[in-house]
Amino acid sequence: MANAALAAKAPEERRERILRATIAVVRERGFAGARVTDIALEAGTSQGLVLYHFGSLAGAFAASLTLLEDEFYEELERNLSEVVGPVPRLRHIAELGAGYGPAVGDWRLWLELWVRAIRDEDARAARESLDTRWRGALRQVVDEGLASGVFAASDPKASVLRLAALMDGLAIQLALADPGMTTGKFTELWWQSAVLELGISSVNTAKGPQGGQKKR
Amino acid sequence: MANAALAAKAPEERRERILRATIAVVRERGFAGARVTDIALEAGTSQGLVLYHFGSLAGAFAASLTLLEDEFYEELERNLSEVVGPVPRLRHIAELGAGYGPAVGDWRLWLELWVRAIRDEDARAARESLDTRWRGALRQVVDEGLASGVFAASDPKASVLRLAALMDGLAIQLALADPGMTTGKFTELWWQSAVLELGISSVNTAKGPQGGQKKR
DNA sequence: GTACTTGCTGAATGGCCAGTCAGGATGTTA
DNA sequence: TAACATCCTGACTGGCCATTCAGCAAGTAC
Repeated sequence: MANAALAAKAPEERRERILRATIAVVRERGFAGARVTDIALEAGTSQGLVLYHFGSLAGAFAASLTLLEDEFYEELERNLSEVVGPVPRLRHIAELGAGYGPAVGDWRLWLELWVRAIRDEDARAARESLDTRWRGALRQVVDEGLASGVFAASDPKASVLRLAALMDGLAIQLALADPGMTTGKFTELWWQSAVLELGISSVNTAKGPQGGQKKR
Repeated sequence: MANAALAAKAPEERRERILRATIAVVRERGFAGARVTDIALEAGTSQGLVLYHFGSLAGAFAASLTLLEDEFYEELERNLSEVVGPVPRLRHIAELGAGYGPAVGDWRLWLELWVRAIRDEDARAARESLDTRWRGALRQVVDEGLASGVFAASDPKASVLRLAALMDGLAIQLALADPGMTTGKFTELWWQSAVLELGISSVNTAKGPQGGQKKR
Protein backbone atom coordinates (compact mmCIF):
# COMPACT_ATOMS: atom_id res chain seq x y z
CA MET A 1 0.00 0.00 0.00
CA ALA A 2 3.03 2.19 0.42
CA ASN A 3 3.35 2.77 -3.30
CA ALA A 4 -0.29 2.29 -4.14
CA ALA A 5 -0.61 5.92 -5.14
CA LEU A 6 2.46 5.56 -7.29
CA ALA A 7 1.27 2.42 -8.94
CA ALA A 8 -2.08 3.99 -9.60
CA LYS A 9 -0.42 6.88 -11.31
CA ALA A 10 0.74 4.95 -14.32
CA PRO A 11 -2.73 4.18 -15.63
CA GLU A 12 -3.71 7.79 -15.11
CA GLU A 13 -0.75 8.87 -17.17
CA ARG A 14 -1.66 6.53 -19.97
CA ARG A 15 -5.22 7.75 -19.91
CA GLU A 16 -4.05 11.26 -20.42
CA ARG A 17 -1.61 10.27 -23.08
CA ILE A 18 -4.49 8.71 -24.96
CA LEU A 19 -6.52 11.88 -24.65
CA ARG A 20 -3.69 13.96 -26.02
CA ALA A 21 -3.25 11.47 -28.81
CA THR A 22 -6.95 11.75 -29.57
CA ILE A 23 -6.69 15.50 -29.91
CA ALA A 24 -3.61 15.17 -32.08
CA VAL A 25 -5.30 12.70 -34.39
CA VAL A 26 -8.45 14.79 -34.68
CA ARG A 27 -6.36 17.83 -35.48
CA GLU A 28 -4.64 15.82 -38.19
CA ARG A 29 -7.53 13.87 -39.72
CA GLY A 30 -10.67 15.40 -38.30
CA PHE A 31 -13.32 13.68 -36.25
CA ALA A 32 -14.58 11.89 -39.30
CA GLY A 33 -11.18 10.46 -40.13
CA ALA A 34 -9.94 9.57 -36.67
CA ARG A 35 -9.59 5.82 -36.10
CA VAL A 36 -9.14 3.98 -32.84
CA THR A 37 -5.98 2.48 -34.27
CA ASP A 38 -4.56 5.91 -35.09
CA ILE A 39 -5.13 7.05 -31.55
CA ALA A 40 -3.58 3.92 -30.08
CA LEU A 41 -0.57 4.25 -32.34
CA GLU A 42 -0.13 7.92 -31.55
CA ALA A 43 -0.37 7.17 -27.84
CA GLY A 44 1.92 4.18 -28.11
CA THR A 45 -0.59 1.68 -26.76
CA SER A 46 -3.17 -0.78 -28.01
CA GLN A 47 -6.64 -0.17 -29.36
CA GLY A 48 -7.87 -2.30 -26.52
CA LEU A 49 -6.72 0.21 -23.97
CA VAL A 50 -8.45 3.09 -25.66
CA LEU A 51 -11.72 1.23 -25.45
CA TYR A 52 -10.93 -0.06 -21.98
CA HIS A 53 -10.64 3.47 -20.63
CA PHE A 54 -13.26 5.27 -22.65
CA GLY A 55 -15.70 2.63 -23.71
CA SER A 56 -15.98 3.75 -27.27
CA LEU A 57 -14.39 6.03 -29.81
CA ALA A 58 -17.07 8.62 -29.12
CA GLY A 59 -16.24 8.30 -25.44
CA ALA A 60 -12.61 9.09 -26.16
CA PHE A 61 -13.68 12.10 -28.18
CA ALA A 62 -15.88 13.36 -25.39
CA ALA A 63 -13.21 12.91 -22.74
CA SER A 64 -10.64 14.64 -24.89
CA LEU A 65 -12.91 17.65 -25.17
CA THR A 66 -12.79 18.09 -21.44
CA LEU A 67 -9.02 18.08 -21.50
CA LEU A 68 -9.12 20.56 -24.35
CA GLU A 69 -11.36 22.88 -22.38
CA ASP A 70 -9.17 22.79 -19.33
CA GLU A 71 -5.98 23.42 -21.22
CA PHE A 72 -7.50 26.16 -23.28
CA TYR A 73 -8.61 27.98 -20.19
CA GLU A 74 -5.28 27.53 -18.50
CA GLU A 75 -3.32 28.76 -21.44
CA LEU A 76 -5.63 31.70 -21.93
CA GLU A 77 -5.18 32.80 -18.32
CA ARG A 78 -1.46 32.39 -18.52
CA ASN A 79 -1.27 34.25 -21.77
CA LEU A 80 -3.27 37.21 -20.64
CA SER A 81 -1.48 37.52 -17.35
CA GLU A 82 1.75 38.03 -19.25
CA VAL A 83 0.76 41.47 -20.36
CA VAL A 84 -0.47 44.46 -18.37
CA GLY A 85 -2.80 47.27 -19.32
CA PRO A 86 -5.90 47.21 -21.53
CA VAL A 87 -4.35 48.36 -24.79
CA PRO A 88 -1.35 46.03 -24.79
CA ARG A 89 -3.61 43.25 -23.65
CA LEU A 90 -6.02 43.80 -26.45
CA ARG A 91 -3.16 43.93 -28.87
CA HIS A 92 -1.89 40.73 -27.37
CA ILE A 93 -5.25 39.13 -27.99
CA ALA A 94 -5.09 40.20 -31.61
CA GLU A 95 -1.76 38.45 -31.97
CA LEU A 96 -2.81 35.49 -29.93
CA GLY A 97 -5.71 34.77 -32.25
CA ALA A 98 -3.42 34.75 -35.25
CA GLY A 99 -0.75 32.67 -33.66
CA TYR A 100 -2.63 30.42 -31.36
CA GLY A 101 -0.59 27.26 -30.94
CA PRO A 102 0.52 26.07 -34.34
CA ALA A 103 -2.04 28.55 -35.60
CA VAL A 104 -3.52 26.92 -38.64
CA GLY A 105 -3.75 23.50 -37.08
CA ASP A 106 -5.48 24.80 -34.01
CA TRP A 107 -8.02 26.76 -35.93
CA ARG A 108 -8.71 23.67 -37.98
CA LEU A 109 -9.38 21.84 -34.77
CA TRP A 110 -11.81 24.60 -33.96
CA LEU A 111 -13.65 24.12 -37.24
CA GLU A 112 -13.87 20.43 -36.55
CA LEU A 113 -15.35 21.16 -33.17
CA TRP A 114 -17.96 23.46 -34.66
CA VAL A 115 -19.13 20.88 -37.11
CA ARG A 116 -19.20 18.15 -34.55
CA ALA A 117 -21.18 20.47 -32.30
CA ILE A 118 -23.98 20.42 -34.84
CA ARG A 119 -24.82 16.83 -33.99
CA ASP A 120 -22.94 15.86 -30.85
CA GLU A 121 -24.11 17.09 -27.51
CA ASP A 122 -20.71 16.87 -25.79
CA ALA A 123 -19.09 18.86 -28.54
CA ARG A 124 -21.89 21.39 -28.44
CA ALA A 125 -21.42 21.93 -24.73
CA ALA A 126 -17.63 22.09 -25.00
CA ARG A 127 -17.74 24.57 -27.82
CA GLU A 128 -20.19 26.77 -26.00
CA SER A 129 -18.18 26.74 -22.83
CA LEU A 130 -14.98 27.47 -24.70
CA ASP A 131 -16.62 30.34 -26.48
CA THR A 132 -18.12 31.77 -23.34
CA ARG A 133 -14.78 31.77 -21.61
CA TRP A 134 -13.12 33.35 -24.56
CA ARG A 135 -15.71 36.09 -24.75
CA GLY A 136 -15.44 36.53 -21.01
CA ALA A 137 -11.72 37.12 -21.24
CA LEU A 138 -12.23 39.62 -23.99
CA ARG A 139 -14.95 41.28 -22.01
CA GLN A 140 -12.67 41.62 -19.04
CA VAL A 141 -10.05 43.42 -21.06
CA VAL A 142 -12.67 45.68 -22.55
CA ASP A 143 -14.10 46.54 -19.16
CA GLU A 144 -10.65 47.28 -17.90
CA GLY A 145 -10.16 49.73 -20.74
CA LEU A 146 -13.53 51.30 -20.24
CA ALA A 147 -12.88 51.78 -16.54
CA SER A 148 -9.58 53.48 -17.18
CA GLY A 149 -11.11 55.58 -19.91
CA VAL A 150 -8.86 54.31 -22.71
CA PHE A 151 -11.74 52.57 -24.48
CA ALA A 152 -15.14 53.92 -25.30
CA ALA A 153 -18.08 51.78 -26.30
CA SER A 154 -21.75 52.54 -26.22
CA ASP A 155 -22.62 48.86 -26.09
CA PRO A 156 -19.67 46.87 -24.76
CA LYS A 157 -21.51 43.59 -24.82
CA ALA A 158 -22.25 43.95 -28.49
CA SER A 159 -18.72 45.07 -29.20
CA VAL A 160 -17.30 42.02 -27.51
CA LEU A 161 -19.65 39.75 -29.39
CA ARG A 162 -18.67 41.30 -32.66
CA LEU A 163 -14.96 41.20 -31.97
CA ALA A 164 -15.17 37.59 -30.92
CA ALA A 165 -17.21 36.66 -33.98
CA LEU A 166 -14.89 38.57 -36.26
CA MET A 167 -12.00 36.56 -34.98
CA ASP A 168 -13.79 33.33 -35.77
CA GLY A 169 -14.65 34.56 -39.22
CA LEU A 170 -11.10 35.58 -39.96
CA ALA A 171 -9.90 32.32 -38.51
CA ILE A 172 -11.83 30.40 -41.12
CA GLN A 173 -9.84 32.03 -43.84
CA LEU A 174 -6.63 31.45 -41.97
CA ALA A 175 -7.49 27.81 -41.38
CA LEU A 176 -8.40 27.27 -45.01
CA ALA A 177 -5.39 29.19 -46.25
CA ASP A 178 -7.53 31.61 -48.21
CA PRO A 179 -5.27 33.34 -50.70
CA GLY A 180 -4.35 36.67 -49.24
CA MET A 181 -4.92 35.76 -45.64
CA THR A 182 -1.89 35.60 -43.42
CA THR A 183 -1.35 35.76 -39.70
CA GLY A 184 -0.14 39.31 -40.12
CA LYS A 185 -3.23 40.35 -42.01
CA PHE A 186 -5.38 38.53 -39.51
CA THR A 187 -3.89 40.53 -36.66
CA GLU A 188 -4.13 43.86 -38.40
CA LEU A 189 -7.66 43.38 -39.65
CA TRP A 190 -8.86 42.42 -36.23
CA TRP A 191 -6.94 45.16 -34.54
CA GLN A 192 -8.44 47.77 -36.81
CA SER A 193 -11.89 46.59 -35.87
CA ALA A 194 -11.00 46.74 -32.22
CA VAL A 195 -9.75 50.27 -32.67
CA LEU A 196 -12.97 51.17 -34.41
CA GLU A 197 -15.24 49.43 -31.93
CA LEU A 198 -13.53 50.74 -28.85
CA GLY A 199 -12.58 54.15 -30.05
CA ILE A 200 -8.92 53.66 -29.28
CA SER A 201 -6.84 56.66 -30.23
CA SER A 202 -4.69 54.84 -32.69
CA VAL A 203 -1.69 57.05 -32.07
CA ASN A 204 1.15 55.04 -30.61
CA THR A 205 -1.04 52.07 -29.87
CA ALA A 206 -1.38 50.46 -33.25
CA LYS A 207 1.94 48.73 -33.52
CA GLY A 208 5.30 49.09 -31.93
CA PRO A 209 6.72 46.91 -29.20
CA GLN A 210 6.08 49.42 -26.49
CA GLY A 211 3.71 47.42 -24.36
CA GLY A 212 4.21 44.09 -22.60
CA GLN A 213 6.41 41.30 -23.86
CA LYS A 214 5.74 38.77 -26.56
CA LYS A 215 3.66 35.66 -26.05
CA ARG A 216 5.07 32.44 -24.69
CA MET B 1 -34.68 11.31 -83.63
CA ALA B 2 -37.64 13.63 -83.32
CA ASN B 3 -37.82 13.23 -79.56
CA ALA B 4 -34.19 12.39 -79.01
CA ALA B 5 -33.67 15.62 -77.14
CA LEU B 6 -36.70 14.84 -75.08
CA ALA B 7 -35.62 11.35 -74.29
CA ALA B 8 -32.16 12.54 -73.40
CA LYS B 9 -33.66 14.99 -70.99
CA ALA B 10 -34.88 12.40 -68.55
CA PRO B 11 -31.40 11.20 -67.50
CA GLU B 12 -30.30 14.78 -67.15
CA GLU B 13 -33.20 15.43 -64.88
CA ARG B 14 -32.40 12.46 -62.71
CA ARG B 15 -28.82 13.49 -62.51
CA GLU B 16 -29.85 16.82 -61.17
CA ARG B 17 -32.32 15.30 -58.79
CA ILE B 18 -29.50 13.22 -57.38
CA LEU B 19 -27.35 16.29 -56.92
CA ARG B 20 -30.11 18.09 -55.08
CA ALA B 21 -30.64 15.01 -52.97
CA THR B 22 -26.93 14.96 -52.18
CA ILE B 23 -27.05 18.52 -50.94
CA ALA B 24 -30.14 17.78 -48.89
CA VAL B 25 -28.56 14.76 -47.27
CA VAL B 26 -25.34 16.59 -46.50
CA ARG B 27 -27.31 19.42 -44.97
CA GLU B 28 -29.11 16.88 -42.83
CA ARG B 29 -26.31 14.52 -41.85
CA GLY B 30 -23.13 16.22 -42.86
CA PHE B 31 -20.53 14.93 -45.28
CA ALA B 32 -19.36 12.41 -42.76
CA GLY B 33 -22.81 10.96 -42.28
CA ALA B 34 -24.06 10.98 -45.85
CA ARG B 35 -24.56 7.49 -47.33
CA VAL B 36 -25.08 6.53 -50.93
CA THR B 37 -28.29 4.86 -49.88
CA ASP B 38 -29.58 8.04 -48.24
CA ILE B 39 -28.96 9.99 -51.40
CA ALA B 40 -30.63 7.38 -53.58
CA LEU B 41 -33.62 7.27 -51.28
CA GLU B 42 -33.91 11.03 -51.15
CA ALA B 43 -33.68 11.20 -54.93
CA GLY B 44 -36.11 8.33 -55.38
CA THR B 45 -33.70 6.15 -57.32
CA SER B 46 -31.25 3.35 -56.73
CA GLN B 47 -27.76 3.44 -55.27
CA GLY B 48 -26.59 2.03 -58.54
CA LEU B 49 -27.63 5.13 -60.42
CA VAL B 50 -25.80 7.45 -58.09
CA LEU B 51 -22.60 5.56 -58.75
CA TYR B 52 -23.42 5.19 -62.42
CA HIS B 53 -23.58 8.93 -62.88
CA PHE B 54 -20.89 10.09 -60.50
CA GLY B 55 -18.56 7.16 -60.14
CA SER B 56 -18.23 7.41 -56.41
CA LEU B 57 -19.73 9.06 -53.39
CA ALA B 58 -16.96 11.65 -53.46
CA GLY B 59 -17.80 12.26 -57.10
CA ALA B 60 -21.39 12.99 -56.17
CA PHE B 61 -20.20 15.38 -53.49
CA ALA B 62 -17.95 17.17 -55.92
CA ALA B 63 -20.63 17.49 -58.58
CA SER B 64 -23.14 18.74 -56.06
CA LEU B 65 -20.75 21.51 -55.07
CA THR B 66 -20.84 22.84 -58.59
CA LEU B 67 -24.60 22.96 -58.50
CA LEU B 68 -24.41 24.67 -55.14
CA GLU B 69 -22.06 27.31 -56.50
CA ASP B 70 -24.24 28.04 -59.49
CA GLU B 71 -27.41 28.35 -57.48
CA PHE B 72 -25.78 30.44 -54.81
CA TYR B 73 -24.56 32.90 -57.39
CA GLU B 74 -27.90 33.02 -59.12
CA GLU B 75 -29.82 33.59 -55.95
CA LEU B 76 -27.38 36.23 -54.78
CA GLU B 77 -27.76 38.17 -58.01
CA ARG B 78 -31.49 37.91 -57.89
CA ASN B 79 -31.62 38.93 -54.29
CA LEU B 80 -29.48 41.99 -54.68
CA SER B 81 -31.23 43.18 -57.80
CA GLU B 82 -34.45 43.35 -55.82
CA VAL B 83 -33.30 46.37 -53.90
CA VAL B 84 -31.94 49.68 -55.10
CA GLY B 85 -29.48 52.08 -53.50
CA PRO B 86 -26.41 51.34 -51.39
CA VAL B 87 -27.92 51.73 -47.94
CA PRO B 88 -31.02 49.61 -48.49
CA ARG B 89 -28.89 47.08 -50.28
CA LEU B 90 -26.47 46.84 -47.44
CA ARG B 91 -29.34 46.50 -45.06
CA HIS B 92 -30.74 43.82 -47.28
CA ILE B 93 -27.45 41.97 -47.08
CA ALA B 94 -27.60 42.14 -43.32
CA GLU B 95 -31.00 40.51 -43.38
CA LEU B 96 -30.07 38.07 -46.08
CA GLY B 97 -27.25 36.68 -44.01
CA ALA B 98 -29.54 36.04 -41.10
CA GLY B 99 -32.30 34.53 -43.14
CA TYR B 100 -30.49 32.84 -45.95
CA GLY B 101 -32.63 29.95 -47.12
CA PRO B 102 -33.80 28.05 -44.09
CA ALA B 103 -31.17 30.02 -42.25
CA VAL B 104 -29.79 27.63 -39.72
CA GLY B 105 -29.73 24.68 -42.05
CA ASP B 106 -27.90 26.58 -44.72
CA TRP B 107 -25.28 27.91 -42.40
CA ARG B 108 -24.74 24.41 -41.15
CA LEU B 109 -24.13 23.37 -44.71
CA TRP B 110 -21.57 26.15 -44.85
CA LEU B 111 -19.78 24.82 -41.80
CA GLU B 112 -19.70 21.39 -43.36
CA LEU B 113 -18.18 22.86 -46.48
CA TRP B 114 -15.48 24.61 -44.48
CA VAL B 115 -14.42 21.46 -42.74
CA ARG B 116 -14.47 19.44 -45.89
CA ALA B 117 -12.38 22.16 -47.52
CA ILE B 118 -9.60 21.38 -45.08
CA ARG B 119 -8.90 18.07 -46.79
CA ASP B 120 -10.81 17.97 -50.05
CA GLU B 121 -9.58 19.93 -53.02
CA ASP B 122 -12.98 20.28 -54.71
CA ALA B 123 -14.53 21.60 -51.55
CA ARG B 124 -11.62 23.96 -51.06
CA ALA B 125 -12.06 25.41 -54.53
CA ALA B 126 -15.83 25.65 -54.19
CA ARG B 127 -15.63 27.37 -50.86
CA GLU B 128 -13.08 29.83 -52.11
CA SER B 129 -15.08 30.66 -55.19
CA LEU B 130 -18.26 31.05 -53.16
CA ASP B 131 -16.50 33.33 -50.75
CA THR B 132 -14.91 35.41 -53.46
CA ARG B 133 -18.24 35.97 -55.12
CA TRP B 134 -19.85 36.87 -51.86
CA ARG B 135 -17.14 39.36 -51.02
CA GLY B 136 -17.36 40.70 -54.56
CA ALA B 137 -21.04 41.38 -54.17
CA LEU B 138 -20.44 43.13 -50.89
CA ARG B 139 -17.62 45.09 -52.41
CA GLN B 140 -19.88 46.24 -55.21
CA VAL B 141 -22.43 47.59 -52.78
CA VAL B 142 -19.71 49.33 -50.80
CA ASP B 143 -18.23 50.91 -53.90
CA GLU B 144 -21.65 52.09 -54.91
CA GLY B 145 -22.04 53.78 -51.56
CA LEU B 146 -18.60 55.29 -51.68
CA ALA B 147 -19.20 56.67 -55.16
CA SER B 148 -22.42 58.32 -54.11
CA GLY B 149 -20.83 59.62 -50.94
CA VAL B 150 -23.14 57.81 -48.53
CA PHE B 151 -20.37 55.59 -47.25
CA ALA B 152 -16.91 56.53 -46.13
CA ALA B 153 -14.08 54.09 -45.70
CA SER B 154 -10.37 54.65 -45.61
CA ASP B 155 -9.66 51.10 -46.65
CA PRO B 156 -12.69 49.63 -48.42
CA LYS B 157 -11.01 46.35 -49.17
CA ALA B 158 -10.26 45.77 -45.52
CA SER B 159 -13.75 46.84 -44.53
CA VAL B 160 -15.30 44.35 -46.92
CA LEU B 161 -13.05 41.60 -45.66
CA ARG B 162 -13.99 42.35 -42.09
CA LEU B 163 -17.69 42.59 -42.77
CA ALA B 164 -17.63 39.33 -44.67
CA ALA B 165 -15.64 37.59 -41.94
CA LEU B 166 -17.90 38.99 -39.25
CA MET B 167 -20.87 37.49 -40.98
CA ASP B 168 -19.23 34.08 -41.00
CA GLY B 169 -18.34 34.39 -37.36
CA LEU B 170 -21.84 35.37 -36.37
CA ALA B 171 -23.18 32.60 -38.56
CA ILE B 172 -21.35 30.02 -36.51
CA GLN B 173 -23.29 31.04 -33.47
CA LEU B 174 -26.50 31.07 -35.40
CA ALA B 175 -25.80 27.65 -36.86
CA LEU B 176 -24.94 26.21 -33.48
CA ALA B 177 -27.86 27.90 -31.79
CA ASP B 178 -25.65 29.68 -29.32
CA PRO B 179 -27.84 30.85 -26.47
CA GLY B 180 -28.60 34.46 -27.07
CA MET B 181 -28.04 34.45 -30.80
CA THR B 182 -31.08 34.95 -32.98
CA THR B 183 -31.59 36.04 -36.53
CA GLY B 184 -32.64 39.43 -35.24
CA LYS B 185 -29.51 39.84 -33.21
CA PHE B 186 -27.43 38.60 -36.07
CA THR B 187 -28.80 41.27 -38.34
CA GLU B 188 -28.43 44.08 -35.84
CA LEU B 189 -24.93 43.16 -34.75
CA TRP B 190 -23.75 42.99 -38.31
CA TRP B 191 -25.54 46.14 -39.28
CA GLN B 192 -23.95 48.06 -36.44
CA SER B 193 -20.55 46.99 -37.65
CA ALA B 194 -21.40 48.08 -41.16
CA VAL B 195 -22.50 51.44 -39.85
CA LEU B 196 -19.26 51.75 -37.98
CA GLU B 197 -17.05 50.56 -40.81
CA LEU B 198 -18.68 52.65 -43.48
CA GLY B 199 -19.51 55.71 -41.47
CA ILE B 200 -23.17 55.56 -42.32
CA SER B 201 -25.14 58.33 -40.67
CA SER B 202 -27.42 56.05 -38.73
CA VAL B 203 -30.31 58.48 -38.81
CA ASN B 204 -33.23 57.04 -40.71
CA THR B 205 -31.17 54.21 -42.16
CA ALA B 206 -30.99 51.78 -39.29
CA LYS B 207 -34.42 50.25 -39.52
CA GLY B 208 -37.71 51.21 -41.00
CA PRO B 209 -39.17 49.89 -44.24
CA GLN B 210 -38.31 53.00 -46.19
CA GLY B 211 -36.03 51.45 -48.76
CA GLY B 212 -36.75 48.66 -51.23
CA GLN B 213 -39.08 45.78 -50.63
CA LYS B 214 -38.55 42.62 -48.62
CA LYS B 215 -36.60 39.66 -49.84
CA ARG B 216 -38.11 36.94 -52.01
C1' DG C 1 -0.08 -20.30 -0.80
C1' DT C 2 -5.09 -18.93 -3.26
C1' DA C 3 -8.46 -15.67 -4.75
C1' DC C 4 -9.43 -11.43 -6.55
C1' DT C 5 -8.74 -6.74 -8.78
C1' DT C 6 -6.85 -3.63 -12.14
C1' DG C 7 -4.52 -2.62 -16.29
C1' DC C 8 -3.52 -4.09 -20.45
C1' DT C 9 -3.04 -6.69 -25.03
C1' DG C 10 -4.02 -8.22 -29.70
C1' DA C 11 -6.63 -11.58 -32.20
C1' DA C 12 -11.35 -12.54 -33.57
C1' DT C 13 -16.05 -11.00 -34.73
C1' DG C 14 -19.62 -8.89 -36.92
C1' DG C 15 -21.89 -4.99 -39.03
C1' DC C 16 -21.81 -1.51 -42.30
C1' DC C 17 -21.32 0.34 -46.74
C1' DA C 18 -18.89 1.85 -51.15
C1' DG C 19 -18.33 0.07 -55.20
C1' DT C 20 -19.05 -3.99 -58.74
C1' DC C 21 -21.59 -6.52 -61.82
C1' DA C 22 -24.92 -9.21 -64.44
C1' DG C 23 -28.80 -8.25 -66.45
C1' DG C 24 -33.12 -5.81 -67.98
C1' DA C 25 -35.55 -2.17 -70.45
C1' DT C 26 -35.82 1.21 -73.98
C1' DG C 27 -34.44 3.25 -77.86
C1' DT C 28 -31.45 3.93 -82.08
C1' DT C 29 -28.84 2.64 -86.16
C1' DA C 30 -28.31 0.06 -90.29
C1' DT D 1 -34.75 -7.75 -88.42
C1' DA D 2 -30.16 -7.69 -85.55
C1' DA D 3 -26.51 -5.16 -83.22
C1' DC D 4 -25.52 -1.75 -80.18
C1' DA D 5 -25.77 2.20 -76.85
C1' DT D 6 -27.75 4.35 -72.89
C1' DC D 7 -29.88 4.24 -68.62
C1' DC D 8 -31.06 1.95 -64.81
C1' DT D 9 -31.62 -1.65 -61.03
C1' DG D 10 -30.60 -4.24 -56.91
C1' DA D 11 -28.16 -8.22 -55.26
C1' DC D 12 -23.57 -9.25 -54.07
C1' DT D 13 -18.73 -8.75 -52.50
C1' DG D 14 -14.81 -7.31 -50.13
C1' DG D 15 -12.64 -4.36 -47.04
C1' DC D 16 -12.59 -1.56 -43.20
C1' DC D 17 -13.05 -0.77 -38.45
C1' DA D 18 -15.44 -0.39 -33.81
C1' DT D 19 -16.15 -3.33 -30.40
C1' DT D 20 -15.68 -7.81 -27.85
C1' DC D 21 -13.23 -11.14 -25.50
C1' DA D 22 -10.03 -14.59 -23.67
C1' DG D 23 -6.24 -14.27 -21.37
C1' DC D 24 -1.79 -12.47 -19.31
C1' DA D 25 0.84 -9.77 -15.77
C1' DA D 26 1.32 -7.69 -11.47
C1' DG D 27 -0.33 -6.29 -7.42
C1' DT D 28 -3.16 -6.85 -3.06
C1' DA D 29 -5.90 -9.21 0.39
C1' DC D 30 -6.36 -12.96 3.41
